[in-house]
Amino acid sequence: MAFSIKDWSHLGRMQVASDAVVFTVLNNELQVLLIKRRYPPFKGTYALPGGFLQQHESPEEAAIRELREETGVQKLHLHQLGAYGDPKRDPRGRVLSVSYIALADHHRKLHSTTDALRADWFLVHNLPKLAFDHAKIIEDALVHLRLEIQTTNIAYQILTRKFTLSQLQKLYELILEKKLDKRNFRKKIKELDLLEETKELFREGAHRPAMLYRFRDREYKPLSEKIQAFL
Amino acid sequence: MAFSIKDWSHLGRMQVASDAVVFTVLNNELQVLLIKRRYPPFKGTYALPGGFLQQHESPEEAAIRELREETGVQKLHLHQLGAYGDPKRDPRGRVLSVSYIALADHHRKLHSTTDALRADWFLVHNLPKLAFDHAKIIEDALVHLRLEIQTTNIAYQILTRKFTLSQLQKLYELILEKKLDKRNFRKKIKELDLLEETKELFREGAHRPAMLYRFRDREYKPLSEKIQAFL
DNA sequence: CCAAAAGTGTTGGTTTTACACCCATGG
DNA sequence: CCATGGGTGTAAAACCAACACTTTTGG
Repeated sequence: MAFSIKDWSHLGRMQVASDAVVFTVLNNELQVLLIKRRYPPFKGTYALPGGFLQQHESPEEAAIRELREETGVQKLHLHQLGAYGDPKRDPRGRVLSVSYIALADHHRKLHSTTDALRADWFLVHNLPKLAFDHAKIIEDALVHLRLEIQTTNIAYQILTRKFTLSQLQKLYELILEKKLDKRNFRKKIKELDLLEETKELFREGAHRPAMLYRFRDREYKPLSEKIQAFL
Repeated sequence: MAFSIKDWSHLGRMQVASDAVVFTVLNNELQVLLIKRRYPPFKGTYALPGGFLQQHESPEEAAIRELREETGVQKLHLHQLGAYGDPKRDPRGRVLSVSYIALADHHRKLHSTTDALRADWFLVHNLPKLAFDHAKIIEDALVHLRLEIQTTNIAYQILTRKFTLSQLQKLYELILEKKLDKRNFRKKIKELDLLEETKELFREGAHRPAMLYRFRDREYKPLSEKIQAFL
């Protein structure tokens, strides 16, 4: 073969990492999962969970592994957001990051580990100072998320298995950052035919109990043709 | 600094490349720009223009440079499509590709160069066998393009500076792969307020001449709020 | 005068929005 | 019995889809 490893020597040394932007709803707020870095660069600063690819890993596999290692969170569905390749984004040298988005329900237990001092949820609109270009990545992830929530059924990934329509509506309102009309919301959701009633009721507080629903399918699907579910 | 270059040695060697999917309309068909590879791997096979990043280049800069070097095409606006990082996608070893989409008007002159035997336009729906995972990349690019043409003003990048409404409609029909109603199309386009009349007429053939239009702004913009311009 | 593409409005159906009251519960 | 969130329908407005004929030209 005319090309071999050594022919690449004139090219810049480069490493590839994966990062994950994991959103949840906790305390009625949209939150994002961050770790406090144990090692330089940016030691002590918060950052997205992520790290370098190992020899035989795809970027997605690396993101899944790093998530598990650094935060204990696993079994999430990741969607690629894009590649971040500015030559100056990492002070160590050339590191390109492939970033992913995921949604988690807030019952996920977080644990700290070797690479991270701690893993915690942060309010999307009140983030600490972040390492690298991670603030920009989260910003992009939010835009992406707003599109996805309206064109796919990803909401199932963030809610518990059974939920009330009010909880679902609240999720949409948090992500879209706008109030939705209760009756119109319910009409639309029911037309989409994604949900089914459980026959159970959810009781809490001094008011009428709410019907619990579940997603018919707990796997990623685009919503059929109807591009815009809510505006 | 606790981490330095040498600490990366346990990680897989990896190289990063950029590829560009350039679309145009030529002979009333949607076409893609491909090069015939001069060197292995896949010597003699068609592939997307692209190549390895140099030391201080961002992936976008590399894509622009490779496009110019391999095809002579320049001054295009690129939009990132995503990263392709399957460990097996390149027989030489680990090569991650960051892929970009661009539109070109068909007057661009193509020239062949050192790395490529030739650069040519190919019908999107009649492509030759392609190197690497480039067939998949083009497929993804088409989906992306269909979304972009409906939510942004990128059409300006593919048409000549002045054009008729019929030419514009044809462009949408080719990308969306469906016929559009002439009157509805014109109504919508005029509402979007992206175009202005030149006072010139375009004459060709034995029929009434058409008014020539131009885009008010020749820079990338999302269409305001109205997510779906055509269905 | 013929063929060919340019140009132009209206209507019916569908979708979206705005809006207000009764219900069931716990305390 | 009261405060709280759950649950429900309708009417007006906006939007979308379907549709046909006249105009201008070159040959």
